[in-house]
Amino acid sequence: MRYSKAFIPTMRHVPKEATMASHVLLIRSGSVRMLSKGIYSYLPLGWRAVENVARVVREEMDRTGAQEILMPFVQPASIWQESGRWDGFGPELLRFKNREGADYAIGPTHEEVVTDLVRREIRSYKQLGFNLYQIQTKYRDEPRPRAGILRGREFIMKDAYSFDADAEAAQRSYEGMVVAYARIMTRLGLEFRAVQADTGAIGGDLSHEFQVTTPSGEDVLVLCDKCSYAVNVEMAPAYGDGWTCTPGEAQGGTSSEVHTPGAHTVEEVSSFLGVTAQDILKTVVLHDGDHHHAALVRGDRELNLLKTARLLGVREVFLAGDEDVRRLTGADVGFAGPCGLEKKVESIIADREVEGMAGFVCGANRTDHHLKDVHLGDIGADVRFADLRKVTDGDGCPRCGGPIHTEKGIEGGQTFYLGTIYSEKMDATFLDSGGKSRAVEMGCYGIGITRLVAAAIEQHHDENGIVWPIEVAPYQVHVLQLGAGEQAAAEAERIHDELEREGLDVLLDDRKERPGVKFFDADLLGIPVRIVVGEKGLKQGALEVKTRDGSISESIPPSDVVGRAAGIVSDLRDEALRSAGERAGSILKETGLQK
RNA sequence: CGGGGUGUAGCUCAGCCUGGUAGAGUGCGAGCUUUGGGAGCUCGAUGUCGCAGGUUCGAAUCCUGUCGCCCCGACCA
Repeated sequence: MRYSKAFIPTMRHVPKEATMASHVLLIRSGSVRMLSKGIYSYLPLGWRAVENVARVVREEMDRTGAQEILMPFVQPASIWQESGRWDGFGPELLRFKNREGADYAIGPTHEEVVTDLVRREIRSYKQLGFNLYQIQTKYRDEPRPRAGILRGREFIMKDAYSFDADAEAAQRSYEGMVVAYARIMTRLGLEFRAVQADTGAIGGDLSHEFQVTTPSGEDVLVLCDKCSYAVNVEMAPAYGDGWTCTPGEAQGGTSSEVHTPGAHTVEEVSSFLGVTAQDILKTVVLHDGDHHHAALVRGDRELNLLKTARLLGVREVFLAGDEDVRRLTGADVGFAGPCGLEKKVESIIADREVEGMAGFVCGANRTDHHLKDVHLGDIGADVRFADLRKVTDGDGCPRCGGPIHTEKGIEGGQTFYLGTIYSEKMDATFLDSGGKSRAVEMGCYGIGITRLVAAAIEQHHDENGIVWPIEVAPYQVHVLQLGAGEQAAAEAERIHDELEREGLDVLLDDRKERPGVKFFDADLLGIPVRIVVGEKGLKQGALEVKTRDGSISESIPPSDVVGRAAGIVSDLRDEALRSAGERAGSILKETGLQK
C-alpha cells in the first residue's frame, strides 16, 4: 500500500474527548472516528487490525472444529420472551417496533437465536457435539460508554455456542474453548489471566473471564501469590472456611452523641475523633429497585455489591440516591448509622467482620453528628451477618491461605457453561441413547474483537505511539522512503514490491514529506518492522531495519533487506505461536479445570 | 440516573466576567529556500461561535430551553 494513496488521517493534537491511551492513539493514528456516543467507524488502519484479530480468532476456533455461521442481529421479541430475558435483560437491550408494531430487539448476544436454530434441527443425541460461532456486530445500550472502542455500545464480537448430549461432553467442550482462548490471547501478544467470574445476565454456573492485565483496566482481579487461585473481585470471598471472629460485646447503652461538623468521610471522622478507620462502622444505604436496605462494613472496608445482591436475593443493588439517604436517615449524606434505621429500611445486613466490633463510632442519623461507644446491641434490630466486603491486597487466599494481591484487567473474553437453562426454557430437546427426552447441554463463549484491538494498544504503546503486536498490526512492514531522489524512490518501491510478493502486508511511505514527519507518523502507527530507504543509506550501502519496540536495529546491505525484514516477521510470528502453544498447555491447570 | 465540566476554523484552544466588524497556534493552498526525527520566510483561503427561543438599537458574550461530548459516582455514608 502506498501511503500517498491511503486514507490515514493522522492527528498531531490529542483529541480532547479521549483520555485513555488506546482511545487517544486510535484517533490520532487515523484508525477510528466516532459517529455517536459509543458508536465508531473503523478506518482502513483500524479495520485491518480488527480483521487481523478476527483472523486469529477464526483460525483458532476452526482448529477446535467449531463452525462459523452468521445469525440475524435483528431479533423478534418472541424468542426473548421464551427465554424470559425480554423482561430480564434490562435497558441494555435496545428494543424497537417494526412497521406492523411488532416488538424487536437488536441483538446484544445470541443465545436465543442459536437455541431456536438448533432446536428445530436436533432430534437425536447422534446429532450433538458441535459448536457454532459467528463474528458479528452487537449492540448493547450501555448506560455509560467510554474509552472509545474499549467500551462502546456497538462493537464486534465473536460468540460461540456449544451443544452436547451430556454434562461430561459439555465440560470437554468448555475446556476446549478455554484452551482456544488461551491460544488466541497469547497469539495476539496479550498478557492475560483467566479468572473465575460471575455469570451475570447470561446465566449458568461455571464461567471464566479472560482478562487482559493493564493498570487502565476496569475490572479488579484477585490473584493468589502462592497458588493459581484467580477470581474477579466481584466473586471473591473475603473469608476462608476456617474464618471465625470473636463476637463483640453485644451489651449496648453506653453510646453518646458527638458533634462532628462537616465530617462526612470515614477519614474525616477518624481524624476528627482521633480513632482509626477500623473503629468506625460504615453504613451504606442501598436500594434494590423495590426496597431500601442498610449494609454495615468496617470503616476501612468497601462493600461488594454483587455479594450483597446475592445475600438479598435480588439481581442488582445500587447505592441509594442522596435524596433517599436524606429521607430515610433524616440527615445529610455522611451521617447515616444503623441505630433506629430498622423501621426505615427493609433489612439491615452486615459484613461478618462487623460481628467482632464493639465500642465503635457510627453515624447518628443527624447531620453533623456521630455516635461513639456504640455496641451491636444498640442497633435494636436483627442484623444478618454475611461475607459482604470487597477483598483487598493482603487478604488471605480462600484456597491455600497464601497472600493475595489485586490487579486491573480488561475483559477480553468470557466462557460460560450454561447447562440446560436455555434449552429447557426454549424446549431444545433430543432423545438420548435410552430413548429418553433430554435438554441439550449448552455453553457460550464470547470474545470482544474490537475491544481486544484497544486492549492490545493499552498493553503495547509508548509515548510516541502504538507498538502493535505482530498478529494485530495493520501492516507488518513500514518502508520509509526519504528524500526526493529517484534512486531512493526506485529502491523503496523494489523493497515494497518484493516484500508483498513474500506475502507480507507492507506500507510504503512515498509521500512528499520531510523525513521528520515520516518518522513521527511511523512511530504513531506502530507497524512492527521499519525499513528506512534514504540517499544516505544507499550511498553507504546499508539500510536501516528496525523493530518498533526497539529490540532490533540493524544496518544491512539493500540486497539483504527484504530477506531480513521477512525473517524478522516470521520470527515474531513463530514466537507468538510457540508461546500460544505453551500457554494452552498449562491453562487448564491454571484455571483449576484439570488437576 | 445523580454530580461536575465543555461546545468558537479540520484539530487544540483564547475571546464571554464588563454586549459593539471573529482571534491564535497547528493544519490546509501557492511560491522560494530546505531535505535522516514534526523546517524557514512570504502570500492566501477557511466560521450558521452546537441548536432554538428571549432580552437589547446591537448577542460568541446576558437569560431560558434543548442537544452533543468528556469526567466522576460506597471508599462520602
